[in-house]
Amino acid sequence: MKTIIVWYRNDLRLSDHPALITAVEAADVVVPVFIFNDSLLTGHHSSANRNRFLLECLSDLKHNLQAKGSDLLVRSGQAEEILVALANELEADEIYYSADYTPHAIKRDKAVKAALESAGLKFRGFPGRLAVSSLENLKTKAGTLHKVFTPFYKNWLQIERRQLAVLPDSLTPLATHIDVGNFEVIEDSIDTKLLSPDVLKGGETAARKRLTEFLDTGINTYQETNNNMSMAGTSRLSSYLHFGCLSPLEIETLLPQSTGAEAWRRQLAWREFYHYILFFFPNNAQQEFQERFRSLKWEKNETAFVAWALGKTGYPVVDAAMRQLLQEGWMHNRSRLIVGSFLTKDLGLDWRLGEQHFMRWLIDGDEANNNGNWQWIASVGVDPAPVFRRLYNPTLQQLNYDPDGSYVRKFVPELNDVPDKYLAEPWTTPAAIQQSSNCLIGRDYPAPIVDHKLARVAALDRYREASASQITDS
DNA sequence: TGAAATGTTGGGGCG
DNA sequence: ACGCCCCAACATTTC
Repeated sequence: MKTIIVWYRNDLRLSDHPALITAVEAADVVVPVFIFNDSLLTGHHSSANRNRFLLECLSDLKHNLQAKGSDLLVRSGQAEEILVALANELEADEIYYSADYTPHAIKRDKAVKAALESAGLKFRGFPGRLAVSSLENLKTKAGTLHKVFTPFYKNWLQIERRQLAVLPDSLTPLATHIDVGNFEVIEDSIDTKLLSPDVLKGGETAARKRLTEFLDTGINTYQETNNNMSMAGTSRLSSYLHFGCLSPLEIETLLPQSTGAEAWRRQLAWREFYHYILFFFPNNAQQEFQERFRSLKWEKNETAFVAWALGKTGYPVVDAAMRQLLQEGWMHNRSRLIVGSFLTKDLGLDWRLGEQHFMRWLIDGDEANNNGNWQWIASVGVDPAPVFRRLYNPTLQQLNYDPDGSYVRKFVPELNDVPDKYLAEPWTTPAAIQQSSNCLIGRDYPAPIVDHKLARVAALDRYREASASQITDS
């Protein structure tokens, strides 16, 4: 009688799950388990929206496992202790998991591996987090690591994919004496004050529903609509991908042949690129990839940071985006670029502040993607481009990507009656119109906390100075 | 009707 | 991975 434990983490699905399918093929009994560690629901990376999403994922996974005759065990505590104890209790000798490439996960899994092996247990990782099965094969022709996206992408497209993992209709039931644990207690204890009706529902079932919807209606026009912040032009699959409710490889196999689908596949490749980059350059988690920008002199301005975080900068599109994040635990991709540029260039604040804030509030907050994208918009990471090419004018961004103002008005309701003509720069509204539209600048809506024109010049100086000091130093 | 003010478009250049 | 500014040349509006 062979028993294998499948340790679930950020891979909360049944479909195309190599660790699970291999366990099912190799063992008589497979025991899926999820472990809450001490900080999962209370640490720096937790919010009400994110916690609820995770619990919905687990609840759905449990339900789907039960539908196949199995179940999901739930435990709380230190992973290595719980896995060793569980293996002893069940007489299991192997623990399978889906490999996770982020520094945090690698560190944790190393410690778990050491503990399990010293207890005589095997700890085996499987692909599934990314569409490609291994990051090791992705090198330039010269044999070096990729540091630029486009060549990486071309290479990535060519890399052979593994076969999809198909699960049988039914799984072996768990022994009846096992304590399955529960998370209803945890569910009852989460703070629900900040939840919005627009928050995505977690879980593989909801994920597949959203995927089908996107493939049926959005994918072929993706390249035309994905930048408009008020349109539902993006896939909104990021949170499902982060928690592993969907397999990126399976999605790839479902993509139609169209310009829109290729544009979306390219986005998927960015996700894999940033996992690749952080895997091979784990120091990026702390510091700028580009050495010459490690000496950047960021501003210290708590007031400005709070205004940014709460959506009170006086720039409507920035404020709408930041409020969307707090309400929905999600932000449109275009919005993320705009607020990232605003924080690092207009306010001159350290990109790590933005990285941490996003990590806390985004449901899809992912160490690799979040770090890679923040370094990208701060112009300090891989895939280099001059600073001025990632320095956005919030007014123009709003005019281009929220032309009718519906995104801004949805999240910044105090601007509701401000005429379109002034919506991108409400501080230019004539006094009489401020009166008639119930929006006095400085009373109902903030005056801009910085002058973009001046801030732009200061930002270019700040980066120039850092580059120049690097040359002098070396 | 003309001249000034205001609006639009396109290309170069930024590093 | 997906800008922006400036300026010149031309077009339109205003008084």
